[in-house]
Amino acid sequence: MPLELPIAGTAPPERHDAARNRARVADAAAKLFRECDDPAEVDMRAIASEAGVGVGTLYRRFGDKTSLAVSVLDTRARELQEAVLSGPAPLGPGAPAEERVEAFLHALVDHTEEELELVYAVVLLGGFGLGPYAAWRLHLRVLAEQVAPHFDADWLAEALLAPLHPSLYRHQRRERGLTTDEIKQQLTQLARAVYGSRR
Amino acid sequence: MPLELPIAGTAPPERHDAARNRARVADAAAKLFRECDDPAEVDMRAIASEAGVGVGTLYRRFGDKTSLAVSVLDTRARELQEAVLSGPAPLGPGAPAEERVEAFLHALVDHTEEELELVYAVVLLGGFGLGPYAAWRLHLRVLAEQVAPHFDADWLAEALLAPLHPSLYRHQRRERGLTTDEIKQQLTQLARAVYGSRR
DNA sequence: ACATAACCGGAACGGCGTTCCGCTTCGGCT
DNA sequence: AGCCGAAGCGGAACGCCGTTCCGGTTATGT
Repeated sequence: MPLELPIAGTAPPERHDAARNRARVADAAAKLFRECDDPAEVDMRAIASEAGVGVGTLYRRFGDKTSLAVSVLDTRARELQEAVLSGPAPLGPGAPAEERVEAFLHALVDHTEEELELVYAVVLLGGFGLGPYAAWRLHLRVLAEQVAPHFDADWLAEALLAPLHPSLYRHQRRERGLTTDEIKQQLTQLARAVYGSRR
Repeated sequence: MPLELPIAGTAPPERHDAARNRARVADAAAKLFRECDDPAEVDMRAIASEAGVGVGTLYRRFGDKTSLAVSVLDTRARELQEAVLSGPAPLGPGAPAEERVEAFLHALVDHTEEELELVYAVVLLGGFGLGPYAAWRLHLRVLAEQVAPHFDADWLAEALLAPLHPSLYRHQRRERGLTTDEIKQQLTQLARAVYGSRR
C-alpha cells in the first residue's frame, strides 16, 4: 500500500525529462511561429521535429495548438504583467491614472512590436479574450473608469486596445511604414482626446 | 471559321444554368454561414449539398472558400456603399464632414448588426483589408482628413473602425449586452472627442 | 535490482479544402 | 428538328493537418 499525500489541488510535479521536453517544445514553437507570417503554416509535426520529440509529446504537455501558442506568448508577456501590477510608476501603481494609461499603451506598443508574430498567432488561432489580452483589457478598464467616466469603461478599453490588434498594427508598421513612436503618439493623442472630452 | 468579336477585356457571359447555380450557391453559403458561429464549421461539401450542386461548381464559380464568403458579403454591403457614394446626405455627399462621419458610423453599426455572421466569416477567413472593409476604411480616411487633421488619417480611420471588428462587436453585444444604440453612442462620443481635440 | 507509473514516439484516423476528369447539357447553327 | 463544340457539371480522389492511441521505454522510490 503506497503512502500517498493527496494534498488537495496539488498536482504531482513533472518528471525531469518531461520538464525538459516541455521547454524544448516551447522554444521550438516560439521559433517557428516567429518565422512564419501565418500560424496556419506552422504544423505540429514541424514543431515536434524541431524540438526533437514526437507529436504525442506536444499534445500531452499543451493540449492543442492554440493552447501551445497561448502558453508560449504568456511566458513572454509575464514580464509586462508584473511591471504593471507591482513595478515602478507610472507603469506600475502610484501615478495618476492618466499617466498610467499612457505608460501602459506605450509599453503595449513595445511588447506588440517585439512579439508581433506570436501575438498574431494567438489571435488568429484563438481570437481575442485569450492569453494576456484578457488581463490587459481588465487593466485598461479599471484605468478607463477613473479617467473617462463619461464612457462605458469596458467599451473604451476595447476601443483603445483594438488598434493594437496584430493585423492592424502590422498593416500600419509594414505596409504604411509608421514607426513605433508614431503609433505611440497617435495612441496617446487618442487617449488624451478621450479624457479631455468630459462633457 | 467562326466569326468572333474579341472585344478586349469582355469575358463571355455565363450560361443560364451556370448563373442559376451561382445564385443557388451564394444563397446556400449565406444561409450556412449565418447559422454557424464559426465559419470553420461550414464546409464546402455542406454548402454544395445545400445548394444542390457538386463541390466542383463552388470552385469553378468562386475560386475558394474565402472568396465565396467575400462575394456573399459584398452583395449585402453594396446597398450601403451606394448610399455612401451617391445617396442622400448626411450619409451621402453634401453634409459637413463631422455629420457624415457620425452617419457613416451609425450605418456601419446597423450593417454589422444585420450581417454579423457574414462579416465574422469574412474576417476570420481572410482578415481585414478584404471585401467591403477596404472601401469603408478609405471612406473614413477621407473624412478623417477633414475632421481631424492633427491625426494620421489612415491610423485614425482604422482606430475608429476597429471597435466594429466582428469579434469585438460580438463581445459587446452578446456577452456584455450593450444595445446597438449604446454602441452608436459610444462611437459618436469617441469621434466627437477626436475632432473636438484640435490642439 | 525491481516494480510501477509516468512518459515517449510515431503510425493511424478523420475531416477538410481543393483538384481533376469523364460525362452531360446548353445553345448557336444549318 | 438535328448536330456539334464548348461550357458546365458532379463527386471521387488527393494531400495536408490536427488530434488520438497504444505498445514500448525510462525515470523514480523502495
